[in-house]
Amino acid sequence: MKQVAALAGVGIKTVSRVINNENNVSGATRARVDAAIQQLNFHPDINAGSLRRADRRTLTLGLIVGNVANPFSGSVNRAVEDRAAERGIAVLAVSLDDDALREKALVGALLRRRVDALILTTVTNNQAYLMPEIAHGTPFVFVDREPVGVEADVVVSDNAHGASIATEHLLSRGHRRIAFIGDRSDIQTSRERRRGFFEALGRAGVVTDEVIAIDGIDDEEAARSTVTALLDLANPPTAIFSGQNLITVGTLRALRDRNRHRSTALIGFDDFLLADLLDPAVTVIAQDPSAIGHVAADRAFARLDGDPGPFVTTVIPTRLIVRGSGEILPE
Amino acid sequence: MKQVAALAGVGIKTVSRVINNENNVSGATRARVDAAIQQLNFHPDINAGSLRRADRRTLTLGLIVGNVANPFSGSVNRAVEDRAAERGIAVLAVSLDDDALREKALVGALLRRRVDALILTTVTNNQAYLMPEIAHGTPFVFVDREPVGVEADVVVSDNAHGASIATEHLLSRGHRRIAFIGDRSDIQTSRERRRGFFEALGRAGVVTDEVIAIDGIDDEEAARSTVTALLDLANPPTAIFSGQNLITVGTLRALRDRNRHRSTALIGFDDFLLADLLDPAVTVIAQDPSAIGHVAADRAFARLDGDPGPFVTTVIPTRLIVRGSGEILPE
DNA sequence: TCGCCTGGTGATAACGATGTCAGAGTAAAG
DNA sequence: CTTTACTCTGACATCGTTATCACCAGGCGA
Repeated sequence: MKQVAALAGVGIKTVSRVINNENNVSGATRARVDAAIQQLNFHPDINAGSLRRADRRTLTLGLIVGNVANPFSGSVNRAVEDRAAERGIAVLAVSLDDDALREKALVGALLRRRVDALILTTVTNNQAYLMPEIAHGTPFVFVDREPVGVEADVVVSDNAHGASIATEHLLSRGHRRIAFIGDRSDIQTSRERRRGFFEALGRAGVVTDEVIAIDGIDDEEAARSTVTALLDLANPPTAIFSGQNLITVGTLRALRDRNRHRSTALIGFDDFLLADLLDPAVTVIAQDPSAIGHVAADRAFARLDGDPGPFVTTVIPTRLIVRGSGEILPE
Repeated sequence: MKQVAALAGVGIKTVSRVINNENNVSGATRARVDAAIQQLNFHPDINAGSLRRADRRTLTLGLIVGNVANPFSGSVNRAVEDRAAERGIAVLAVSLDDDALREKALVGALLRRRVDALILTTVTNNQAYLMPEIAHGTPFVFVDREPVGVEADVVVSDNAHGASIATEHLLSRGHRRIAFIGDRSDIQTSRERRRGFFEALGRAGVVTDEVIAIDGIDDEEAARSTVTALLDLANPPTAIFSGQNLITVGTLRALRDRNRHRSTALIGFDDFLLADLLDPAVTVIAQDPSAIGHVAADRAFARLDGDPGPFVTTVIPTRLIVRGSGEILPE
């Protein structure tokens, strides 16, 4: 910036004024400075600026998602990016990998970079360790999973309700021997979906000893072998409710392995690409990751804009998409 | 940091030494400082540090991908993140949306944040505007698409070769009336795939007036309607080679709409989830986005570590995955 | 004893920007 | 002609950190 000032024959403060589009710079001066900026190909240093600026904004947002490579996280990431881009804010997105140690390391790394706000998915069993940061004023918005041990803004899917809808759908088709295959029970959404499943059974007065519920399945291969084993039982389930995407895919493979895909009902939690082109097309409880990202970003920016209101928990509705697999009747 | 120094009863330089694990700090002093850091919940400001540090590193990498929400970009992003995380470097990933104006804005935004290196996908027809930045020393690595007008490190898929393989595969099954459906011709990969298609035809001595080649299809719906129109011709193609993922999906839908999915051969460029569970399973030319990301990050870090060698272009091989749809014979 | 290391430490300048403030110039009002 | 007000401008301190350098104390060889 000093170079630009020298070349334009002005003080550095005037260059700063031009860059930040402040008032009280004559047209002629502005033109000279702009020319010098062009000529030197000058890019102001945002970090240096934020150091001195009164609001200390870095124009950077932190985002912790499950895994930037998975479609759900990707959609959330994109939605946040869209809202952020409108304000000239960049997004530092990192992958949690459902690893509690990593969570703390990632939060630290983002805090050291002085992100203006943090939108995060967590996997520690308690987020009280964030209390000093939240108290300090950095906006935190929890997405996908509700926090434990701290108060903050939250944006989550309607997990339990979605699971109930799916379960009721299967029950209404006459299924009683239903299997729920869920992710690790230390993951909050996983517990919620399981809860929704059992609550629906309870409301329907179904005897639960016909029901199978398996937890802790966190990859496709585990799901495949687990479901295969279920299908090989003397009295296999007539319907399967899968608690998560990878599990759904593993289940699909297991059903095909045993050629039971046209005779076993299946509903998956979370929609996926091409679910409608499979045979049978897969009935799902769809989440709205885009809405989650948009709302979370809106909350974060509202806080940055000074919203002093109490913390808000937004529940994004899920919806049942009927496609065929969930409408298969018990034999 | 001043507060920490005061609490520990040392100078700020000593705090800095402890944080950066430098020598010449006695054990007792180190312990006192660590305690003060804990007590105050202090996080050093990386940006302030990088301002003064001799190497000026921000520990941040810029990444421009097509769209963080799409699976290809997501995999590249994740691969870059993995390499970066090993070094404590965070990734600012942004979406290009195949918009040339946006490209320049994004590059500017990342440069203003003083990213240590930039890994980027481009869509402008010439990247000479980056010459001053590259000359200035910031490592640039172009991924997915080769740059025009500048020399730099490059990591791309073997687009033309992959397209040739696909085309030869169809020719060897006896297809002559083959349709190529491609993305916008201002996209380098799209042109390369088209080139590979025609080169394979040329080598085989196929009369190209039987061949249909359509460009400029950049979403699923356009692909669907385009292919539907082709299928409605008096003399429809017996095989389709789709130049890109969204086009493949649109094509799948069109084929089903006309109930031609079991009688028209299809090969798609780029693999996708569940391609193997469709009926027929979809034969593809698979790219390796993870390898692209890893290699690109490795190049960037090699440059940051001082590698003075000439620019390197790495071509990541594609491979044909035979699944069924590409092996359908002409009627 | 004297000098010379060497390990441990802090005062201070500096990185590139912005906030504060004061000053110069000019136009309008009295 | 003076006063007032307003526009335009730059000098300088400052943000949180690291680089430089000076300094002190203690050990050791001459």
